[in-house]
Formats: sequence, C-alpha cells, structure tokens
Amino acid sequence: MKLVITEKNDAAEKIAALLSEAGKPKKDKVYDTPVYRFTREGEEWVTIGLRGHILAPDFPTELKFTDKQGWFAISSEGEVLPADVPDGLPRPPFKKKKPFLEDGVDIKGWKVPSLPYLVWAPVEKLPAEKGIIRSLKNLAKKADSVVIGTDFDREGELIGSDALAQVLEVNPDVPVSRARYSAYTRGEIEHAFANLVELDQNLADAGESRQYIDLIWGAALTRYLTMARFGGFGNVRSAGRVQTPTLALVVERERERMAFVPQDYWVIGGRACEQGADDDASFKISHAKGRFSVEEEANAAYSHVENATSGTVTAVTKRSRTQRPPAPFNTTSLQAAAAAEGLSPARTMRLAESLYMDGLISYPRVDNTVYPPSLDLRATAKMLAGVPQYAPYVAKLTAEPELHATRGKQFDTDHPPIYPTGVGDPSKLQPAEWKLYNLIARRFLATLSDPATIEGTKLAIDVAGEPFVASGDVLKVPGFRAIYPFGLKRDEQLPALAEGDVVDVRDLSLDAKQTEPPARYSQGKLIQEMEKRGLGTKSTRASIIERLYTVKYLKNDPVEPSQLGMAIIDALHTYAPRITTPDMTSELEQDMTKVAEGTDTQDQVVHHSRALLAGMLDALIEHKDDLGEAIADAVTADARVGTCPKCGRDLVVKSSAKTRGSFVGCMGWPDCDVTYPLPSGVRYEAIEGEAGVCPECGAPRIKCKPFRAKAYEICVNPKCPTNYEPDLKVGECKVCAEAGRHGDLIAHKSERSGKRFIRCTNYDECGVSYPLPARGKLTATDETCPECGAPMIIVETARGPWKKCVNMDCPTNERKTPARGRAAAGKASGAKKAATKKATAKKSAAKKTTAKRSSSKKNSSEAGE
DNA sequence: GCAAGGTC
Repeated sequence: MKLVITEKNDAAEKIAALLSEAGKPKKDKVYDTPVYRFTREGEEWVTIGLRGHILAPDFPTELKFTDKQGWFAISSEGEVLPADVPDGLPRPPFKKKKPFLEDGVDIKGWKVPSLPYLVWAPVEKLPAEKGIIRSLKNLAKKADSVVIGTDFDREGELIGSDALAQVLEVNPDVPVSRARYSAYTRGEIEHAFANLVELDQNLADAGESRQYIDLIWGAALTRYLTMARFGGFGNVRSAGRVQTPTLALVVERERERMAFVPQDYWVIGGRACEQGADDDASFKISHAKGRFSVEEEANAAYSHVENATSGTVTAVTKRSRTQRPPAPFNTTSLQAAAAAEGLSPARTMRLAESLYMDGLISYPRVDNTVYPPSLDLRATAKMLAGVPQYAPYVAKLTAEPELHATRGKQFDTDHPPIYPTGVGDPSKLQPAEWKLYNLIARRFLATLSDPATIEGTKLAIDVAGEPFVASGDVLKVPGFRAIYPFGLKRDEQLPALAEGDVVDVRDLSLDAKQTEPPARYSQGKLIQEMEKRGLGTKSTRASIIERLYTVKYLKNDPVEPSQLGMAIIDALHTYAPRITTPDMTSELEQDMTKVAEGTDTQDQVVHHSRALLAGMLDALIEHKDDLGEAIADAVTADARVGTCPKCGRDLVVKSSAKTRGSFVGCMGWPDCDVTYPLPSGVRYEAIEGEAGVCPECGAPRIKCKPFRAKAYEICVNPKCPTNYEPDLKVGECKVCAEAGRHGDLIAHKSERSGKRFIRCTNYDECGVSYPLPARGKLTATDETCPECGAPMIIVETARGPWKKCVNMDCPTNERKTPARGRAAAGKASGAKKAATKKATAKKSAAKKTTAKRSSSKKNSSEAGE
C-alpha cells in the first residue's frame, strides 16, 4: 500500500480524486480521520490529510510551570524571585519546596528555570494532534512506501518532516519521497507524482528554527512583562515577533496624532439650486479658493457674498472617467472589504470558514488574485442565478459571448481567489454569514463585469464677484457598479445647467475649521499595513489583531492603543528594540534562507538568536522596577473612570476576586472607602471630560456597552437622582389600611443587585412588595388604580413617560406585566430552539448539497481538461 | 497563564 500524506483533508480528497484510475476513491475512516482509498497501476493507494502542524514546540514539562508555582521574575541582583503576589495573600514558599527553582540546578543537562535560563532552555516537539497521529501511525505500519504531499512552502516542508518522524517511529525502513505541486489540477498532480523528489530537510529545519525562535522570544518576553508587575491571574502581557511590531504601528500612529498641531483655516460654502427650485433639488457650492489660511481674506471674501441670493454660472466642464472593476478577492482584500462593512478580520475568517465548510465559497486562505484557467467562470456565474437577487444581472452578464475576468497583482497557483461555489440563501444563513457571502458573490460577478463610466461635471459660479464651484458625478454606464455597490461614495447629481444660467444661492456661511491629525487605522487598513511590512501571514494576521484586543493593548475601532499598549511599546523600544520593529521578521527570513540553502545550520541560527535575546533580557531585568511601575501606572490610567467626589483621588474599575465581578473603587482605599457597583455582563468605558462627571452627584458617568445591544450612559452612583428618586413614596398600603394600620409604599433600589422594587414600611406584617422596571426615572402620582386600588406611578425612559399601576398582577398591567413578559420570553426561547433545530437541519442539508456539488464540479472540471 | 504557524 502506498500512503500519501497531505497537509489538510481537502487536499487528500482532491489528490485521491485526481490520481484514482478506476473511478471515484472510496472514502473511509481510520479512527476518526477521513482517508481516501483507490487503486493506481495495480497498487492500493491511500491518502490522509493532516491538520496543519501535528507537533507543537514547547519547553520540557519541568520548565512549563503547569502546576501552581507560577512564573518567575529576577531581581536586579540576579536572584530568583517568585512572582509578585497580591497583597494580603500568603507568599508561597517556592524556593524551599521546589529545589529545581534554585539557580544552577541541572535538568536534562540544562540550568533552569529563571528567566535568563529560559532563554537557553531546550525546546521539544510534543504531539498536538493526537488523533491524527494515531491514524497516521496506524496507516504507516501497513505502508510499503510513503509520499509526503504537504503544501509546497517552508511550513509545508516542516509539517511533512514532522509527519515523517511519526511514520518512521513505526515503520523505520519504509521508502519515503516528496511530491511537490502548487495547484490541484490533473496536470500538476500527475507531474508531481511522476517526478517525486526527496524531502528537503534543510527547508524543514528553516521552518523549525522559525518555530523555536518565535517560542523562545515570545515566552521569555511575555513572562518578563507579565511578572515585571504581576496584575493578577488572567492579566498576561504578551509580546511576540509579529504582535509587538503590529502594536507598535498603532502606537506610532497615535503618537503622530498626539504630536499633531492643528492649523486653523476657513471655508465659505452654501447651497444653490435652479431658480425657484426646492431645497431638495439644491446642491453644495463652495468658494473656489477652498481653504483660506488667513482669516482676514476669508472675512473679506465673505463680506462680498454675505447677502447674495443669486449667482451666475460662468463655466460648465464635463469629463468622463472610467472606473475599473475590482480584482478577485484574496484573504487580505476580503478582510479589508469586509472590515469596511463592519466585520472584524477575525470574525470574517470565522464566517468564511463556516461558509467554506458549507460549500458556499472556495478555500478562504489564499494570496492569489488571478483566477486559474481551470475555473469555469461562466458556470459559476450561471450558478449564482440561483440567488434571486442576482438573477437579472447574471442573465445579462452570461448573455455576453465571452467573459473576461479582472486580474490582481498577486499571482500564485496554490488556490484560486475566493469565489462563490454554492447558492447562498439569506433566509437560511445567519445575517453576518449572508453579509459575507453577498460580498463575495457580488465581488465575483463584479470581476467579470465591464468598467463603470462616470461623468463628472464641474460648475463655476460667480456670486457677487467671488468665484464658487460645485461638482457632481453621474453614473453613465453602471457596469460592475450595478452589482457591487461596496466601498463607493454616493454620487451627487447636479441639475442640467448652462453657462449664463442664474441660480438661487442659499445658506452661505463662513466656517472656521482646523486641520485633522492623521486618521487612526481601521482594522482593514491595519491588516493591509501588516501585509505590506511582511508581518504575519494570511492565516495569522486576523487572529493576531484579535489577540492584541484580548490582552487589552488595543481598544475601539478604528484601532486605538490603550495606555498599557503604549507603555509596553515604550519599554520594549528602550530595552529590546529588536522585537518592536518588522526588522526581526525580515532578518529572520534571511536567516531562514541561509538554513534552507545549507549555508547555516538550525543550531547556529537559533543559538545566535538566543544570544541576542539574552542581552536584551539583561537590560530588561536591570530595569524591572521602572518598567513594572510604568505598566502599573498605565493599567491604572486605563481603568480610570473619574475622580473620587470624597477625596479627589482616581476612581478606577476594579475586579472583585470573590465575585469575579467588577466595581468602581477609589485608589485611596483603604483610607477612602468610596465604591460603586457596576452592571454585570456589559463592557464599560470611561467618558472623557465634563460629560464624564454626573452633574447631580459628582460621581463618574460611564458608557455601558452590552453585547449586541445599544450602548447607554449611566451615573455609577445607584443613589443618584439621575438613576431614581431615592426612597420615593409612591402611595399608601391598602392591605395595612384594611388591617387598621398605616403603611407607606416606598420605592427602593437594592445596592447589591441594583434591582428596584416597592415595599411597604410594614412589610414584615403585610408582605406587600412590587417589582419595578430596571431603568427609568420614577415619579409618584396621587392616583390609585381603578382596577386594584394600588398606587399609579410614572416611569420615564428614553421612549418617553408612561403611567402604570405598580401592582404587576393587576389586570391593567396584563399587556406589560412580567407575566406576559415571561410568556413572551418563553415563546422567544421556543422560537430560538426551533431556529437552532432549523439551523442543524440546514447544516446537514447543506452538507448533502456540498457533497453533490463538489462531485458535479469534479465532473465538470474533468470534462474541461 | 507564554509565540506564530498550520488547519477544523
């Protein structure tokens, strides 16, 4: 039996289909791993797909600190210190209990495990995909020969080399060869298997050097930053060859913005229209000078036109321009286009993976922007007629005798650009999935479409002797824009005017403005910038940006660095500058080339890199205290939500170790005891400036951002009148009155839960209490409910005030009562369950159609070749 | 509780 090992299941399936001589390969499973069996030249073949890297590099378990001992910091004297422990908790006696934590203790011949030694620690490769490895070994035992068919690049060679090591463990004498192909076409695959070569161990070693260097630098610097000032569990401060320069890009832009000195300028603008026309038909005009940099000049010009009500058209110029249809999508351009539609790159990749698995789009991790000749463009376009929204456009497009596709700049043959492979149904896909599918499908059709022709018109208008201009665009030939409206600004249309025409002029004004600092990166732009600088790969960039958000180095979109992010970059820039620039990646690339070419060995390159790191770590350890302080200050600044109304110190968001919840507390604790509760399950943000201080009580106002709901602002003080009237009397207790007592009904707010309720002052005797809505200002009335006699109150929310009976069991509350709420919620959850069921049904249905589709595609591509 | 690179 001949065993072919590929990088992914997809490749195993495709290669089996292309090499099989007697019909379709038989899909089988070894344990849980799909494999494909077929015969060729009288021999049994089987292909198996790995899942990328099956081994992961790591330090020996003795160095991993996987038990409770924590990571370690080094004092300036070079002494091994346990991690800082939050005040009040016992300091574990690490040194005594764990002798190997001492300096100079040998483990496997290495001194461990203080930070400087970590730099020199050995690295092992441990199984990461145990299931795949088990299946691989099972097949390898029975193999007469093995072909490594992983991707044709450095990581592919490494993945193949790791797989080979597993194979040789169980079948040491099996002959092994390497197939090198760069497209899943019959010609390419046949050629690769007819010209098998040896695995390139130098290339695999180059890949492994990359793994080791990334791990050693990342682990040492991450542990250092995390321990320089321990911020509690869950507060890792990470660093790495790609993430740190990426963060530096964002910080650099923020520094430019901070250093920016705005310049004053003035503009004169207004609106004009045909004589007597409506405001709706008016268009924008502006002074031909554009920006006045001298105020007096602007004033002078404005004084001429201030009272003008009409102008004369002095010139009309028209110029047509064409707009070329966009290039096919690769991963980066898809991420950028989707980011402009509000999907983060990481989310885009998760959605794309799901669409790919459902058979709706092609493989989403590609650099290529040129469709291969084997892709049947016409058939794909025709398939999209199955989506009703596209059908009319597809009919027109496919009526053309020939289809020409645009070509992008990047041309590889690994995979085709991202294109639709199935018919998407908006009623079956999640809204975000549909959004992405729609973008991809329309982009595909756009790449086959004609250019758009736009006629631009410029008007010169004389207003009281001052020159004004107006411009407008009209889409003359829509071309691709009829199907692809994304990323384009709307045209402003001008009425048909000729030289000498008189127009009405309105709303002229002189506005003082200031030049803007350079804009922050959008997530899409950041992805593109990373690509330009060689940071990360198409498969990793999205997740690296996401990582920078989870460690709280970045916030908001457009991307903004936190104080912590800026402090980290400042510190590393001073003591370990190599990690903060893309240079490390480009130098690593050069080293990898040397290893691949055999002029340097893996050991030499890794050793050299360790030595560089060791020097930088010495400097970092020397300044551990300064750096720890800078980090602590930055974290405080990030957590700051306002000033303490009692003592004037900073109020910050703190997290309670006991409840795992957050609260606002004063930095002056324990001298100052000011604390405020925070709503749970929402993210919060400080509000800058005056708006961040409650005008009623002086406590901070914060912005709350619930998941997938509208953000709102509140004062953090639950007793603040902006939250509710404290202890408001809403009426008298009827039950008590009937019993001959007096009881007042008072509105309260629980400080613990934040919930509001009404309770009788004689609650212990009568037990009367009513729930209240969570938000909204309450006002008492003199009225009692005509149905049940309970007091009426007014609740004022963002939607306006409404009067209601406080008794939730009262028939007048039936429409808005919690009872109805519960019923509705029950129904909603029932609907959700049904939807889930539907989704599951959809998934399996989609899988079926995928299978059908891929087999029909296979047929057509075979027919085409 | 560390990185970045594959892929699911």
